Amino acid sequence: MTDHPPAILASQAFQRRLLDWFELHGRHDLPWQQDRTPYRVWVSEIMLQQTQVATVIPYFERFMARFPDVQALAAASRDEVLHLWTGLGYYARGRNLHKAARTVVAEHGGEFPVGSLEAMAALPGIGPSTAGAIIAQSTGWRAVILDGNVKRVLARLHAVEGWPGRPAVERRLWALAEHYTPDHRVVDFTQAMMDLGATLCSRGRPDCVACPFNDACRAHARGEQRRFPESKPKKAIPTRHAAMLLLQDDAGRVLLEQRPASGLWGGLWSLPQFEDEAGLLGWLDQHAPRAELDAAWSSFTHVFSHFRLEITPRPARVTRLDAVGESRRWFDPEAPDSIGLAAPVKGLLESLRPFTLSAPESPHSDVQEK
DNA sequence: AAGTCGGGGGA
DNA sequence: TCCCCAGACTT
Repeated sequence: MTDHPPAILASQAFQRRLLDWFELHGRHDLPWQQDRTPYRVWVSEIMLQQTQVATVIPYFERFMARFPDVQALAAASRDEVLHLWTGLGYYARGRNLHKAARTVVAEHGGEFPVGSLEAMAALPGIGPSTAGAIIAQSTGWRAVILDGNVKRVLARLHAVEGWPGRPAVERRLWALAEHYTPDHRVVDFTQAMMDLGATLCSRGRPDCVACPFNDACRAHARGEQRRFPESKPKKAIPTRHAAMLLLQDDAGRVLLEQRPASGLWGGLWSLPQFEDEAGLLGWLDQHAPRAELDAAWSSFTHVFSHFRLEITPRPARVTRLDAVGESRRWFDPEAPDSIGLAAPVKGLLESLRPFTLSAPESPHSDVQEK
């Protein structure tokens, strides 16, 4: 047969079972579930894109403490926004968040256009699923979401073949999500779908015994729940090399360069980076011919989703460097200021600090001396 | 339609 | 180690 039969469960029956499950087993105490303003929901949804809840929570709390409303965020500098984003990844999210805040203030009078899915999705960083999530969660109006959790639940329930990254598969999943989404209790419904996918219908070890849909789930009926949704066809990822110049002046400050606004680590500060040692030496020869080179540090690898970057830090010292230029600056590792740093660079700069500085404000030190 | 963006966590 | 995760954007 070429056609899927209609829904296994009537839409209303699905909703009733899901909401009953949610009352008992769903998550009701996440930080963004309190005071569900469009602003708070929006920030949480952006942070949660491709990022798990446990990772997001501390970032969300810090962000709200510093930027309690969209006006505060719009008034902030991009550097400060990216500083609070450092370590969370996908930095375009942080840039888009900042840009969208300014758009909301400048063009929407400081209020999110939650009455219009199209207007929400027109804001940078908000796609179709996030737009639906913000509307549903902050207003309770009917809106359809399709994130990774919902995709997994629906792909299993209906045994939808194919990788969800393929447009045909995604269209099918959108249609299913549209079919099951109710007119009422949409806040709970959307949260329940995500909770079901994140906990019970998890990727690795779905707990089908406890699932309210185990009598209707086609993947479970076949004993193939682990096979859905199909995973992305894999490709070997290449390794690239980078020489990073760790140039310190006699005060111990380190020369940083700002990355181009778009692309890898866009807008973040990093070390001057070269394809190889020759490039690094050539740059030094031109910009700081009197610098004293030290031996290269041992290389380490930073892994991205589509390539590995083998980084070789090359320390050098200089007493004075003129004409630092527009997109360069000196950075004091012992008095770090609020800028966005590329993750491996942040680690390198922290390793420059002596162990015995004054006690850090947050008690998170791994290895305490003594 | 395919490629790009990242760090963390689980298995 | 490998794979994936509350996707969106660019080409």
